[in-house]
Amino acid sequence: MPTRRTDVIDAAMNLLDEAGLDELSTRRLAERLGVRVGALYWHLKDKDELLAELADRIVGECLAAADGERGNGAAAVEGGDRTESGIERLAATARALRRAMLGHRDGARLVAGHAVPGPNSLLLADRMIRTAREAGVPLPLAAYATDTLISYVTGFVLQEQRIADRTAREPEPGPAPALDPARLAGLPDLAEMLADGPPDDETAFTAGLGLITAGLRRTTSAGE
Amino acid sequence: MPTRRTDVIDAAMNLLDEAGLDELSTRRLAERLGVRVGALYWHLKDKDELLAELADRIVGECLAAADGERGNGAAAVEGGDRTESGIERLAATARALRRAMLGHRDGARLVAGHAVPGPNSLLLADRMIRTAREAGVPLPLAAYATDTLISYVTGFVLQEQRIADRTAREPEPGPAPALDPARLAGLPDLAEMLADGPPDDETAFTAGLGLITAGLRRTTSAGE
DNA sequence: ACCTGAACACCGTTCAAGT
DNA sequence: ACCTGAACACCGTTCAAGT
Repeated sequence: MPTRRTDVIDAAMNLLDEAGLDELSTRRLAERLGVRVGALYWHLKDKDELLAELADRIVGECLAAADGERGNGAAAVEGGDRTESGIERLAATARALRRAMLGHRDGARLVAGHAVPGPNSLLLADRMIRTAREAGVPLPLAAYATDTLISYVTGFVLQEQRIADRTAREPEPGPAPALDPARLAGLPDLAEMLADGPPDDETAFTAGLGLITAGLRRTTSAGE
Repeated sequence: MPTRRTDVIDAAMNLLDEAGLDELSTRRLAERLGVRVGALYWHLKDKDELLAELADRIVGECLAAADGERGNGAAAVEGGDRTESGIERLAATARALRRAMLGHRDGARLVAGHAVPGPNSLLLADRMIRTAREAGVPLPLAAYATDTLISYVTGFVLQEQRIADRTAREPEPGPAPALDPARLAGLPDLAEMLADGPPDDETAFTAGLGLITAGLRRTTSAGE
């Protein structure tokens, strides 16, 4: 039976996860589909369109995750401090975006790397702005905060995946390249920080997210 | 006279600014140096090493800019609220990093895109951690805040340069692709935000930076 | 509608050999 | 020390022609 567009994208996603973005070539993809390279161009305008589709799927997984959470009745759905739980919902979306990106090799590079935002990216932005407003953040700021969170998450995961996802080619399972101690000469503060190993990604991400949400609370409820 | 390593890197930086990262090929670079492709490999291990060098130069420009500012005697050097001006110095460094990235085509993509941090990246991190500590932020948080700021700036400029730098090939000087209004159907909050044109990058960046620094102040001086 | 065959214009990298 | 010539193993994309 013939290949459909979604088959091509599915196969591309698998290839991405197995081999990484740098190894995702049209020829390898065609081979995996049992087809010649040229055939791909019947389904796709060009490679960029394919990558944009993959990127938007990843963002879509973040939206789906958020919808899933809505099912589990959280403790305080009604009443209580609406502001607190509202900003917490915004933070939860940011965490979901990170999880979605981490769920695919080079996920952040893929999402960050394409010009036109896909439908899911627009949906995510719209939702986050709405969530912020519901939490009591007025309009221009609600959008800026959304932008800030997305930039932060993207930048963070980009860094997070840089080492792990790109070099995971060779079979040497060495724990981590760490950082040559010799390079820390003359960098006392950085050295002190890295003294007991590199900080945990989870902790660092949570800390940054905490800073942004704290700033948002402070900026919003000026009187308090 | 023979080509030196720095000549190669200089030429690569020029080519980057004129043509963008996607057009920066070893063959084009060799042509520009009046040399055959293979000759480059006497000066460089591979293309990745070249890109890492470019990235670290860009970060270096940010450090130089900060040093320059130190010359201009700021209002309150001594005494006064050390905490306030201290965190402001951290924000100034973040702004300088953005300026340095914006100073080169695809600057953010280049800086974000390479695994091992160069010497200037390490220097920047060390300085920012120290600045935060001098502003009264205790150690683990000082490092997390630095990380947060760098992730934010990178993510932000990546987005900022996505449209402008990559498509600036065709001579159609159309103002901006904007966003197809039809795509905003069902996205009321996003539509409302974009009602009077896309928000200014400068304002958006400042707002995000303000959120992070406000959060840092709030988290640091817990008692106040 | 979906694919092949074959070509085009590119890549990054290596390496013997030249000077 | 620095470079040429030539090759190798790849790319993304196009397009007539087939079924």
